Amino acid sequence: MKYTVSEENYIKAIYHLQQEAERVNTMLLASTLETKPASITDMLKKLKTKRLLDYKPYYGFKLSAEGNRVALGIIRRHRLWEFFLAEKLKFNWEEVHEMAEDLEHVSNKKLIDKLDAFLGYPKFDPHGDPIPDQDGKIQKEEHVLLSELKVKTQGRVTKIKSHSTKIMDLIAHQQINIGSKITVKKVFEFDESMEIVIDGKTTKNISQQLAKNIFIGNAQ
Amino acid sequence: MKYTVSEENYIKAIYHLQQEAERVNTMLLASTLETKPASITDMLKKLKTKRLLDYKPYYGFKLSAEGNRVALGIIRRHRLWEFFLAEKLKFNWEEVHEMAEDLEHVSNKKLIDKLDAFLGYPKFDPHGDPIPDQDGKIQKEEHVLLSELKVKTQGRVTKIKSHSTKIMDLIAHQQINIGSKITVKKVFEFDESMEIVIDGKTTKNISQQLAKNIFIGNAQ
DNA sequence: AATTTATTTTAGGTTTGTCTAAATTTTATA
DNA sequence: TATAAAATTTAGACAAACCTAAAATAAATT
Repeated sequence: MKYTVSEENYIKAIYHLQQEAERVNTMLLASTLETKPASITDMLKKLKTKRLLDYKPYYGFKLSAEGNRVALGIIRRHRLWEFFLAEKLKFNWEEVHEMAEDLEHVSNKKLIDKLDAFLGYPKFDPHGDPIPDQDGKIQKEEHVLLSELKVKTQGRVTKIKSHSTKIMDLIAHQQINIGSKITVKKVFEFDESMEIVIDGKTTKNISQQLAKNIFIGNAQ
Repeated sequence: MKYTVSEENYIKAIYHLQQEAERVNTMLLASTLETKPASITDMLKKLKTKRLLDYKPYYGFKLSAEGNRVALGIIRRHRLWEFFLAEKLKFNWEEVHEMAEDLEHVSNKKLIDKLDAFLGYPKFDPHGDPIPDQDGKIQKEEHVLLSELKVKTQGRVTKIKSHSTKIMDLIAHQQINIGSKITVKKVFEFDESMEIVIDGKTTKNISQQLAKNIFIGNAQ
């Protein structure tokens, strides 16, 4: 089954919101997709008739099993392209997301599977998010927030919580990358800011707010 | 300026038709795009207001200088993706065209220029068609039909005239590829069929009809 | 040159995905 | 629990890109 760009964007948005909150509502979806609630209702009805969504008017909605499957396919495409852009075309990993938003809708299965092979079947994208395989299987991420690490412990950056430009800007400036090895040197009680060493070389001070957006974990 | 997928498909089709015949008409465009003449007229008016087309009702139309520039951008994207699919993802060069039809509409300039660099600034796509550079410049092709080669002369396959599946099927079977070195061993007067050697190894007999669809030239 | 035929355009309709404004239903609050 | 507020849906409209049928124009033929 093929879906329109718009349908795919709705499915993907619902999927992502469901990872945070079990029940997603019209208002929330409208604000993330930057459309009006009336437009959401229209699309919900359409997705329901296509059996991608369990939906009862006024009672809320969530993706059906099939909807989930479709969402994982879109996310697979998105993250494989992100990986390609960062790894092969040498884009900074802050700039790949937007381009992947377009590429993800090119959905020829053979193309995506060959791309996957070409990239060496990567398990995580440049942001540290897991890439679903051909069957939609995702390798579980196990990570803690940098803010929760104790002094003298260390680990690798696997993921950044938010991809907002404000955060990406600061993180790039601090030279923190996915894969960077981070050692916590000190935590200051006053503001919970920390002194860290990146890749055994550079020493930096970062705020608690920032540390709460950096995941340390098992990805690679 | 950004254009819709539909606008781009019209611009591209007009460009290609203009390479063959100086004046393109509504009927011809309708049949190549598999739409109705009335739909063509609608789009012609739209492209005219966007200054991509010189168009006088009933008098015909052709791409403006700007329309040509846009067309070359689309063709550049299409052929770079074709090259990527064949060269990096190892698709047979017969199957890349269709996928490139989707990818060509992803038009982020920085992405395309980085892709170009990644591929090593190729001048010709897997079909032997020239790839416009960033400024829309095309390297001129100089080639002759294999059917016109004399006995004992040789050259490299640079392009296949038609991309119909019937021809592609035969060409693939005969193991003739873009870049193959071909030496003409004999030409039989009876039916103008020829005996050729491919890459100094395999000897094959091919019909005149086939030889008239294979270009030998300067590409590479 | 008049008439037939072919081409092109116009007029008006459809679907997709959006919108605004109004109506309905649910949730929160006094 | 009655009422106010918030969320959701419905109704009706619009632009893009297509369609069919009819009208207008150009080209071909007798």
